Amino acid sequence: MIKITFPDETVREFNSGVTAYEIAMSISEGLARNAVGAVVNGEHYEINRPILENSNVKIATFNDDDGKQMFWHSSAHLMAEALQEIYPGTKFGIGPAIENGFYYDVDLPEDTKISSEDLPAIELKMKELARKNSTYDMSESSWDEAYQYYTKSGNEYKVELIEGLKGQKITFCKHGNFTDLCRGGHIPNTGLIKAVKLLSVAGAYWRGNSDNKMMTRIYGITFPKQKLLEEFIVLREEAERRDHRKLGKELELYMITPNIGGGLPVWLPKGTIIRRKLEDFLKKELLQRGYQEVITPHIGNLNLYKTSGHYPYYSESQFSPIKVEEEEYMLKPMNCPHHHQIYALKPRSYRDLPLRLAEFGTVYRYEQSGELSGLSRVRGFTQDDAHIYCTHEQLKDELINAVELTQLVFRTFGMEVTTRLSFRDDSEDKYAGDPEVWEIAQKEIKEVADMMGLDYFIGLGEASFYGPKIDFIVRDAIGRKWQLGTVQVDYVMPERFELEFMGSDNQKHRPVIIHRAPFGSMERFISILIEHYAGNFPFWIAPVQVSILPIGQNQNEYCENLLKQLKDLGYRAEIDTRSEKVNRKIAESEQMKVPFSIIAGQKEVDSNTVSLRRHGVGDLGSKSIEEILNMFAELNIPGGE
RNA sequence: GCUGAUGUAGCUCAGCUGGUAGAGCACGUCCUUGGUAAGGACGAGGUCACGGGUUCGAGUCCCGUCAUCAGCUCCA
Repeated sequence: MIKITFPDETVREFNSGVTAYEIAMSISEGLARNAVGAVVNGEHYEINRPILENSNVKIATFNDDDGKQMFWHSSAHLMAEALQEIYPGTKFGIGPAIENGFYYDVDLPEDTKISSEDLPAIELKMKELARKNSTYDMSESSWDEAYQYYTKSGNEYKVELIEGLKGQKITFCKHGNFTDLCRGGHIPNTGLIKAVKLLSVAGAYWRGNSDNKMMTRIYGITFPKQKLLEEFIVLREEAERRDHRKLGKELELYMITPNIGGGLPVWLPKGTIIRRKLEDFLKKELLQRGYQEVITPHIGNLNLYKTSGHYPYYSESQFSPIKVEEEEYMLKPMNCPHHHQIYALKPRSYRDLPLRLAEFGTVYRYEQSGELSGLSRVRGFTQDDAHIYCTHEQLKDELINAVELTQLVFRTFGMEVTTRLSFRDDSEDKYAGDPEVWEIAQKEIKEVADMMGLDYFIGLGEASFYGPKIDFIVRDAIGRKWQLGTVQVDYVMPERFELEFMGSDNQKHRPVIIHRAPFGSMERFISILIEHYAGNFPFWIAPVQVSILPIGQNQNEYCENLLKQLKDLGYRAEIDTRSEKVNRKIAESEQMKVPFSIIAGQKEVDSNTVSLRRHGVGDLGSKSIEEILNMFAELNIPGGE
């Protein structure tokens, strides 16, 4: 007998060799029917795989993540089988489940190309194979056998994978006429896959290394019910409607034109209002938190970046230096060295610290052409940058303050973020500075994160070359992850720039630098903001044009009255010019009711307004003056008076 | 940078296997109008991304460049 522990901690005894299916049956027939697999001690098990030892067991259905992973991983196998039938001679790489679906990396026979037009045919074949109800059967072989098998069949990819498993038993999975090297974790049979949608086809380097051959990656998703697929498609379409590139164009927030340059966004009047609003919001916070604003040039002497070490590290992704007589200048790819020069301006005392220098600094990085994307990834962007120069004793407090500020930003906009502690990995040439100091810096970051109760994960290899950081990551409408806010600890630059302060002991010391940017990049942040609100911004960020229909006989009086009162409240409000025409006309013919528009929602300080009327965002229907005034009175304006 | 796809009026797009461009919305003028993306008439708008090539003839086929999109790689 073995002891099986369930997720709710209950323990029951079963005969050794019991399968997850039998366990599920013993709980309920429905569970057994819905079970697609099991999680046994954290490992994905087929439902009919014998369990031999005391184990923690969770029955997996499509409703939980493990079940989905098994379902989609099995679907990847099914797609491979279909590909093998349609394109004989295809070599298979790896085919894992991902967050939404699965992919398979394949090396197609020579002269064969797959484009999105070919996907429906593959889908059909998959459905046809699925209907055969083939079981997924696992089998074992020795390492040598497996190695021989793939060497003979000429699949260098599987050979490479097997080489990485040297000395271990190799498992295969077979269904229908398809056998694949596989660790396991499949659904019982192909018949469970009822709905299939292949999403896209793209290139992907073998093992994610750009030196390797590029394989063809086919993405897909499957469901046990057609209805689930339909829901998925609707969700995707809704997400696409929020895409900031689409909304940014429709709302005339920004433009990008090759006449100026790819990845160089131009802020249009309406987008500029939003951006200024965000800047004002943050500036106000910065002043309260003891930051001082500075302004530095957009270019700097190349030597500056040689000193910082950025130049050799990132020479690939920088605009070429500008040569003027004997000097070379670079468009600044970051603000740090400029701020360090401000620190180095004069002798600093411990009494001056922490020194917090802030700047909305525009930087230029020559990102790879294939990387550019709307406002998310650009070649010129503005960081809400600041560098805090402090003593080692002050470090933790300053880190906490910086993290809190970042949290305030995301809280204000109601954005969901994940927090990553970005640490270094083992590779030595990627990082500058003393590994022991790194160790200390990472420890300090972790302590701060724990002290603040942050819900974080650790990303090894995600650090900057000069130090570890805390990154705040959000998702865009289509689910892609982007780093926004960042707080970084840096012991390297103070050394390189020989920054010092005089301590109370009358000795010179090195300060520690915190690099931090709560928004990260104004461009990227706004891209997320647009999608977050689906263009329907709160009034304090972007005023909307509202159409208001006065009811009653004295519409002119109504308009005048409303305008006056809104102005008294501090809002800009005016009759829309087009409606004014209608209004005038109707006045001439002595009509009683007219539709007209006011533009409102903007405090008097700004000279422009954003019209979002076309999206119906500001369409408030018929309102009495009291209702409208109440609405504006209730506007919550973070950072406002 | 790599793989694949796309690039036609301000926007969204149509244009079959080559015979020199269309629609809806938007825009302008006029008319109509007591209702939430108002209706009608007329009008203006395009060296079909750019540059080569094949052809009697290219938006349509081929090559190159640029840009955009999906993904990979990268991201101070």
